[in-house]
Amino acid sequence: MERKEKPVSTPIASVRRMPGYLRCLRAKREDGVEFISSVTLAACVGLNAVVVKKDLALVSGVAGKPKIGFAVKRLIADVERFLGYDNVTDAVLVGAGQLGRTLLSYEGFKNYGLNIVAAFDVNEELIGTGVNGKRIFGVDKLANLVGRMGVHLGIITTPKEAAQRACDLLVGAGIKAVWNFAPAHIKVPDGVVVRNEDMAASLAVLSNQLRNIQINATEVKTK
Amino acid sequence: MERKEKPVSTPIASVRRMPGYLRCLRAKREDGVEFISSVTLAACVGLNAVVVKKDLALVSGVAGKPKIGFAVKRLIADVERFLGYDNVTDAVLVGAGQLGRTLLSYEGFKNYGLNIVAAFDVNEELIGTGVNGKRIFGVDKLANLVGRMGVHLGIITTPKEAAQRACDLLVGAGIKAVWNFAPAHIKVPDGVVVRNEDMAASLAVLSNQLRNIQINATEVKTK
DNA sequence: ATTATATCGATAAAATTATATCGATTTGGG
DNA sequence: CCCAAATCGATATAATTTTATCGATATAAT
Repeated sequence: MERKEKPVSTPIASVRRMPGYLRCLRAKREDGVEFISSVTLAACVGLNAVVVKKDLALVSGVAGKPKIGFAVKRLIADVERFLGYDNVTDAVLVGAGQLGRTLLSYEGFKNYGLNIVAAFDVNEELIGTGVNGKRIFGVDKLANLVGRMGVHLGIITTPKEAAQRACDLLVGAGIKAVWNFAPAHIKVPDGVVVRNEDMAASLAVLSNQLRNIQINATEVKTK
Repeated sequence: MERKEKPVSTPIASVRRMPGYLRCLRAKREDGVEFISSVTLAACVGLNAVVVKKDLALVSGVAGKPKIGFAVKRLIADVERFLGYDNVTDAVLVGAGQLGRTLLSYEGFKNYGLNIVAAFDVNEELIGTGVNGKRIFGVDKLANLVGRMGVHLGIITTPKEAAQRACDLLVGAGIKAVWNFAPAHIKVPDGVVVRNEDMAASLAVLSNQLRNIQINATEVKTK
């Protein structure tokens, strides 16, 4: 029978999980594993097997074989294509403070299809320097470079006070997607997407869960 | 009438949004604003007003006044109490590489009720040094310090190869909550919670949305 | 060749989360 | 004092996401 037709839009939750699958699959490939079942992959990434199966159905044109599973190499290629890693996304970064420089020097992004081509800052002392082979320019150079190189993704690592200004600058230069690490809500016009890397939000969830654990532990003790 | 009784467990999505409300509320307080409506707050954080109302109902014992809204100062206190910011959570950090040192030097955590008390690493060159007044110890000192200080939260900023080892070390020392920045899935025993700060996942969503935008733009053009 | 089993894809059910709508209430202006 | 406007809390509806279950199928063992 035909494979069921794919949903019109990919669930965001599925997209979020893809890099995790990829990490696990790449590790298996390194170990020489040729086939992997959805159950094994689920255990590897710590998820329910049904979720994994559904997600794989989104990316993989080929069906898994019963009793065997999926061909690891083929699956890696499918996930990478699905995530667009086959053609690298260029990005610029605004705010070359400590966090900005940390991202600039992070080598792992190339495994996720991202290439930061340059950074920008207002601090005269930083302008002209570089990190990890990536140069830091004054913000006045941003529009030109972004336009000339056709960059579509911008990363904001400024203090929160400067985040909206940085965003406006990026959008004005033609950026269509913004990855915001500053702890601030930023507004963008239609046709531009924002993703906030909100560490405070993660921390809040974790603290909350920690508190629940501790409350439960206390209740059991006193019971 | 009585306020509706709260749900048995707080929705995770609500917890995630709380720090955003807090940021906005604190900013309003700085500006001397005394009352704020759910509609205004929603606009400030970029969310639907109904979501905001529901979330506020979770934290606030007092009802908002029609036509006026909520008292900002009281609401801040309520959200802070809800998130447990009234008593600071101590944490230790394992892996004092560039990312680890960036977190150590980030002053913003104190606004979110977090205090990193010490860091640990295996690199002899880092041991004995410090960042931002926080000392870096050898990992052999971890269990003792964690036990003695009663720390319950551990932050992992090691390379991915060392993440599971770091986690085991933390859990062995009595840590109950792990905030993992390494790009790896880590396993913990029951009674311990993990939260992965997975930048690759965020990036994947953003890239996906960017691609959708570009596809739509192309379709419109060619239509 | 036959059979037991692991795994698949699909469908159905449940849980979670988001959005829309509505009457009730309080304030501030006429 | 009374009415219009804004906002509240609550309920109902919709969308999304997760989990459970089932028949089908290919492999490996007998």
